[in-house]
Amino acid sequence: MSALAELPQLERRTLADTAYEALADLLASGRLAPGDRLSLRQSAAALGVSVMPVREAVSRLVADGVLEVAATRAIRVPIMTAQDFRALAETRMAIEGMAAARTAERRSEADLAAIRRAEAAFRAEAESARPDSAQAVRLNRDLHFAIYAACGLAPLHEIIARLWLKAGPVINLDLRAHPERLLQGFALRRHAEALAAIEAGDGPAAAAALAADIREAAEFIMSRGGLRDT
Amino acid sequence: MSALAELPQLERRTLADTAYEALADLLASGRLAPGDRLSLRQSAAALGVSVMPVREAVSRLVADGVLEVAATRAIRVPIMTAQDFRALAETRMAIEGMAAARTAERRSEADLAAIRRAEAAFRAEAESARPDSAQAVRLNRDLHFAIYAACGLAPLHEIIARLWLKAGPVINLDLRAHPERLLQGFALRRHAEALAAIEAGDGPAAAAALAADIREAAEFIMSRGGLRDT
DNA sequence: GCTAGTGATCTGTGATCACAGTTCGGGTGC
DNA sequence: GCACCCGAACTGTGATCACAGATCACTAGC
Repeated sequence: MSALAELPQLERRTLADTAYEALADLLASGRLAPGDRLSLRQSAAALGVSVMPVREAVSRLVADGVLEVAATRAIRVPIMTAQDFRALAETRMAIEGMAAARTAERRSEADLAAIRRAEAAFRAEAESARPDSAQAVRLNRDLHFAIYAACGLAPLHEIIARLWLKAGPVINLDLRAHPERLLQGFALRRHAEALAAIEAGDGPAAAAALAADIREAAEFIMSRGGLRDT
Repeated sequence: MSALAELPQLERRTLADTAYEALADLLASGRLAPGDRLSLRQSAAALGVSVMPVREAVSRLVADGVLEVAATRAIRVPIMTAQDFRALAETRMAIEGMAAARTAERRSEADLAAIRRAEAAFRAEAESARPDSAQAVRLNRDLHFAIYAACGLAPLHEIIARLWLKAGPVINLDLRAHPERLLQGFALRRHAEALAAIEAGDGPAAAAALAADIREAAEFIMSRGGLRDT
């Protein structure tokens, strides 16, 4: 009988869960841009299910503020104002910086190894002859979350995941349109600083590196002027 | 025609929104305790609607981690382990402390007046001859959120609201069972410290006061031993 | 007396239908 | 030629039905 105890709990995945992930991926990767509309029936048809699971997925995304239902009942990706985006960036700097500081102060050797691998993977892609921007976005995300996962606070990790979902459409839409920012590699410097701080166990330095990384990316996007003012 | 522009956008409230608020209130006030099960059909009947709106509300609460669907497909309030609760309290100390520090550093006079009023209201209730614990819980919440609302970052405010929803069942269930903690009034001291720090514009002191308030409440509950270990 | 099984009743999940309100294109009136 | 209007096709929201699986009280079997 003890052999049965070793069977893994097989995960129960509802169609709504799958639909949520599909839509979240569309948003996080910037393929759904701010202002784009989303139809329940069309999405359901594309996913090959009825509207019910899509409806549930969308209602979660609306609760997260990643989608919104307009006054006309149309579902769309919210159009962030410059002020909204700035507040989101400041919140991310504070929270993600805090998570990085905690990681620096209590990371295990295994954590450190995972972070080193992620940093190397991103660097390799960014410095390659022909970097794939979609792949670079993924690797950048992997590196950031390798750091956050090691902070030791699961609720904090979840909060950051939600913040990324919210910022995703704006950031990655911009990146798809202007991939040259990656090539200039000024994320690379901040990543190296963060890694060094985490290796040294220097919390404040790790927080500063992450905050700088986020601030610079946000300033770059805002200087582009693609965000409305009011 | 310009007079029409001053009409307030009347909010579109779906039944699902109403159901969400009703359930959230049940959870935040501790009337739904960890481990309690929730039936969609029974809830729908109690609210006088079909299962659809309840379903949507529950799916949002599940996404927030405030409810969970067990492996047997039963919906229930998650049973937090002592470790879970400690991690949640630590996250709250960090994030709510940060919000309080921002408030101290940039609060307007109007913010300060609102916080003073909320502090006085809570104090009056806690020091009254026969304090009403439900009312005290509400006033405590009002005071905390008066502080967080003045931090200037809307996303941070939303994050804290979600954290309170998650902690609500544990904290308020305990408070309903043992209201004497309120009477000892050691929240009062922390509140006074926070108010003084915000008046003085001292960010670190405000963060410390809030963190101490949260830590002491959490330690009190954990010392009670009502939480499972693993 | 206690266990194993069995059927009625509950559960959440998904599909389908109904409805009010919105959008949009194609005409008709001027 | 242009503004208006009307209707078809769409939108999200809510109710209802269908279904597989879980629960639980109860009984048959040893």
